[in-house]
Amino acid sequence: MAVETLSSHETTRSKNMAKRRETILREAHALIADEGFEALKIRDLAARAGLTVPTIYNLVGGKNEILAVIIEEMVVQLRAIQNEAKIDPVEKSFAKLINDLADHFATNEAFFRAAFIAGDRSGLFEQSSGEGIFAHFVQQPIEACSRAVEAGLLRGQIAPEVLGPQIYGCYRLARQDWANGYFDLDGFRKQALIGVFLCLASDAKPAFRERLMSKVASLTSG
Amino acid sequence: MAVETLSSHETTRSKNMAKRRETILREAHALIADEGFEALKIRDLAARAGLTVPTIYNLVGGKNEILAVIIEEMVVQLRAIQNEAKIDPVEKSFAKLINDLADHFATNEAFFRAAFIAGDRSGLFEQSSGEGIFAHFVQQPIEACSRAVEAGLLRGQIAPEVLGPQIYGCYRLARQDWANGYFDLDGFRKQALIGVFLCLASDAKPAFRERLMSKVASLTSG
DNA sequence: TTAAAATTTAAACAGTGTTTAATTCTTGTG
DNA sequence: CACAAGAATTAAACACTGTTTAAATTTTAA
Repeated sequence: MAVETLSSHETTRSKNMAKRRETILREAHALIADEGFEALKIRDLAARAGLTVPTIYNLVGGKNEILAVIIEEMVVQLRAIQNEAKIDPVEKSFAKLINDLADHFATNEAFFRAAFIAGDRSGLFEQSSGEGIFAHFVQQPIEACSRAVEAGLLRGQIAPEVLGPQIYGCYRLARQDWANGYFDLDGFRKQALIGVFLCLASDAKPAFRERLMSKVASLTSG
Repeated sequence: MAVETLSSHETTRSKNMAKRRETILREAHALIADEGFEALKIRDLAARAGLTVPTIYNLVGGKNEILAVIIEEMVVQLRAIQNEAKIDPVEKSFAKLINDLADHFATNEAFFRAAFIAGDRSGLFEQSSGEGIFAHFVQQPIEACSRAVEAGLLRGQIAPEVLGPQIYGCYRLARQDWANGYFDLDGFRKQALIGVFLCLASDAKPAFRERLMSKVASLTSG
């Protein structure tokens, strides 16, 4: 359960603890990036951080707690990226989100790959930040579809509550396939974009549909 | 590496070994169905089968080999189901495949859930039967899309090599979400069908598109 | 019947995550 | 400034994995 009050008095002790905690998490981060999340072994982590095993248990917690902290950090970042994409016009919103995500992953591809695999397997995504990030992240495509209907781009024949999750599924799957090494980050970008554009096309009005088709065409040729 | 020649002479010894091997695999199957694939522990399995640990190593192999055998069996079944769906007319082909899969999973839902999770996590799907089942299973939707173009249902504006994997992705994701417990088998059926129909709709000619829309509508209402 | 070959077994090995009890250090007080 | 109380750290062990080794048992074939 880690330590309760980390610095209520700012003593040298609490400052040292905070610093050590940071070291632990930083090294865990690096270890995962270097060798994958299955290589995160408490003894190795302790050695790398220049500490002993029980100290890690005291300052952060067991393996699951360590992963939970790291994944929670990542979820916060993802959320920020998603919020930025929200402001754009509907049509560009999805593309911006996917490109921003890809750029973000590129800053430390090995780590993000490992972290997503860890999150998926441990169920930590569903536990982080309340009701799970899926339930949260799917809201944006739903809203974007609603706006697209109002903007006259989509027919509205398919309810946004149906089309939105479908779109979200497209980049969720692309993200998984990238994390599992089936393709690289550029493959992720392409796969996610194609999926989203096809979903939109299924309910698009003719003019919008043509725009989507040409986007798909340029993605599949290049 | 298991045993090499299992019954070249049909001796009582080789028959006993074959019977014991069957017992091991049957109990492994049951154990996974009962408690999930993470509960597959060699000692437990040995106790359940009335044997000792090294016997399992001799007759089947380590944990990975046991899983590999079980998953390979499953892949063979999945392939048979897919082959049956191939014969139907294009439009019904996808629906038949998804319904047949759902029916098959229903015969032992707990086991198939666990087996899919095991297959996904261990990478065993990619190793089984040559180049991996994904590369194989994706061929059918590609061919189905080609036929749909020829039949005048799809415009062909999107290459079957693009649309097919997208369709396959829809039920792959639905299958994963079902295996991870996000919804039940009926949810799988619905989610997979909606995904496939929307993908088709993105390239469908007007008349076909309307048929797809009404199918989606009936799926989302009921 | 019996010796050779193969299978099965009990026991140990190696590597995990985690916890316990003793040691060391920091803190606030007399 | 010394020192007792409290907290953090440590070394060592525990419990549980998958896996392997060497001895005992069983089966086979001469």
